Amino acid sequence: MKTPPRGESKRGPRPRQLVTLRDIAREAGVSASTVSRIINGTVKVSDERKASVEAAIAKHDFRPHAAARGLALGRTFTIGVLSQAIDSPFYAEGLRGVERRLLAAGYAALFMSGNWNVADEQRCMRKFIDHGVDGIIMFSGCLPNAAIKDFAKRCPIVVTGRHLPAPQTYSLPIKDRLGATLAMRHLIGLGHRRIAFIAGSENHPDALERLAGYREALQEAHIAFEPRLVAQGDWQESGGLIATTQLLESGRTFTAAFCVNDQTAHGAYLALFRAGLKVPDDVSVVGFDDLPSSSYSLPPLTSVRQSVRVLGERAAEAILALVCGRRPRVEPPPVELVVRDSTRRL
Amino acid sequence: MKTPPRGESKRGPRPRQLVTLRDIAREAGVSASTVSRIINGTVKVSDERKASVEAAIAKHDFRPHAAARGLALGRTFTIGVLSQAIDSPFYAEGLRGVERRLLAAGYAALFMSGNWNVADEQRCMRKFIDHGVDGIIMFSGCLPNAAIKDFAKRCPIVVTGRHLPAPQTYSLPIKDRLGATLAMRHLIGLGHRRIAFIAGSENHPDALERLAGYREALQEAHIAFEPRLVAQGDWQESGGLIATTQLLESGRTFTAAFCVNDQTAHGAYLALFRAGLKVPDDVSVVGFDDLPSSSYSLPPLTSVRQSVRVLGERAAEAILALVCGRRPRVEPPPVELVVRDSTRRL
DNA sequence: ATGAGTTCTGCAACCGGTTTCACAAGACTG
DNA sequence: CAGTCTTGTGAAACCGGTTGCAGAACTCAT
Repeated sequence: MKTPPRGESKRGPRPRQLVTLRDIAREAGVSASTVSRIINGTVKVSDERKASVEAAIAKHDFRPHAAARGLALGRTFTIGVLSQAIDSPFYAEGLRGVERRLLAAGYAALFMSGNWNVADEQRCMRKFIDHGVDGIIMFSGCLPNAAIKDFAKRCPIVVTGRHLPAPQTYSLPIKDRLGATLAMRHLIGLGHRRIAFIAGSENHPDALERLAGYREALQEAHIAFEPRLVAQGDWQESGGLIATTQLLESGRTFTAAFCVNDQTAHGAYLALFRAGLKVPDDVSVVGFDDLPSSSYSLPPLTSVRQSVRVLGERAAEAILALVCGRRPRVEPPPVELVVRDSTRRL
Repeated sequence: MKTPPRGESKRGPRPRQLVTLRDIAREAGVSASTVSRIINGTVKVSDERKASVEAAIAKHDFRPHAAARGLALGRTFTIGVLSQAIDSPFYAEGLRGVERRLLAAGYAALFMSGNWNVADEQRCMRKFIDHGVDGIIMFSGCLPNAAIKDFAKRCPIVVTGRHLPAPQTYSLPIKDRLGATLAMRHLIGLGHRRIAFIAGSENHPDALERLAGYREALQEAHIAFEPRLVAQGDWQESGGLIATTQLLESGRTFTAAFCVNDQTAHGAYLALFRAGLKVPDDVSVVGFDDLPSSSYSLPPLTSVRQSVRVLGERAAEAILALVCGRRPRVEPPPVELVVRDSTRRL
């Protein structure tokens, strides 16, 4: 008598599911457990009941309540995906790959952008945890490894663009250095010796690795490294434009430019265009990432390709494996040079 | 005696939350209700208890279980966002806008791609419902209005690019026709009379509206509409390339081309480039959408701008209003022409 | 016909927060 | 100083699926 029998008290303003599993059970004249078993196919149920339950489900277009199921199952079938900016063509392609694989496996993706800064990334990661994702995919961010390991205690994490051995974690490194040497060997093979490098943002690991590849290839060909042929960009078109413009205005001469990524190359294109220089007649240009738009730039851009889409697909496969307690067995996609019309023999 | 007292039976392999609200309650020497009230700030709690509870929360870095809370609250703080392709530069910008506003309001976004086909869109919508989203934002898809109204019975929907008055629904139309006439008046004002139109995919409502605007502007200037100056594209670079190439090869002459969107214009650029024609010296080109990359094309592209990013932000505001039971009060962003270097006086 | 071995099925106990309600204790009235 | 009005708090009933366990029903040998 301490509490009145439930049902008497007035309902709060809380939204409720129209039709519940128990409603279906009542209508079909079976127990709730049976309905659940039919929906999930966990154990065999007599054809007769199955039919009547399925009829009731169809009649009301019943869909199990996601949160309730998530609570009971302990999983939400949701994966958090952290990129730096959802509207960056580079990450967008990766997200696309992730989306495809996850969807096929019945998972949905929660996308958030880290905006190239630690605080935002941290915030996104907490949000993911708070939303109860089953796993997280990180596209190479700037979060320190220690922080990642810490998050990995709460849910499995796949990270691209770095090597991070830790429990509940899997990494898919990007072959920056190899890609950069491919690009450089191509230019050097065409007879270029004064090759500018339009760099990415300072201290960014991928940017540094690509610079290292640039230097490695120079050394390999016995060409002296000239620091003044390296200009600082920011991975974006604007950075490539400014860096290349400054390089040109400073009077430095070069016959080719290797850009840290395609967006930078597009900026460089505009700088050269404004200076009245033609690609590839006056300057050869090579990019990195092979964005879809690069085959439509004028002229179509020669670029290093390590398919980000495939990288995304592999990352998705890896996280699905981790979520299911299996050890992932996937490799980062291969690196190759796609030669188009922006490079020519000197 | 029918069932053994709980706790005896062995635990299943089901994953469990490390620390629950009741653990915190026990540790702080209060009841679960009190902890919940402190976390949500729903009612005042004595400072003393508050402190000890907060200490316990901090000690274990406790985070409430999302599914449990979602079940009790009846909301998941998740919004489904349907676009056609997450890696399309057009939609990506919209998604970015959505993401910003939602994040600020404590919501997360579930993104899915409809791939320009009804079946996939339908599938995505069902997935959203199954995941228990609190609302859905649709970027102009091909789902029939009736289907949308049907989904709107289950959760509020904001749709861009169409006009759809229905309960639990809000629409943000895109001013296709107005934008198209702006572009055309600009070209006509520069003295162009033979203006090609590189269209979008057949039957697409936005494509048709833009075509209508093209015709309207011609009529306004007393220029006869010539069907053979209209070529069918597909909203993508490839379609623009093919359509423009065919137009050129068929010997049709034109001094300007209005493209249904910027991606199509980029394809047209390449076709003109290959044909040895220069923009804008030989042909003036105008696009639609003003993608970020269009200011870096060669030459920078004149385009109609109705900020998709802002459209996304407004859509997010609208869905938040609907979710909270308020009537949205937002307008689609304004349309304007951004003149760059791809058009010139005849 | 009887006992053992299979299926199926339902009850009730979870999953982990939120919230109603009752009640105790303290703050005000008159 | 009794009587009403706050306040703060905990017990227990939700939210809506899932699942371990026990027992019913139905097989098949013996």
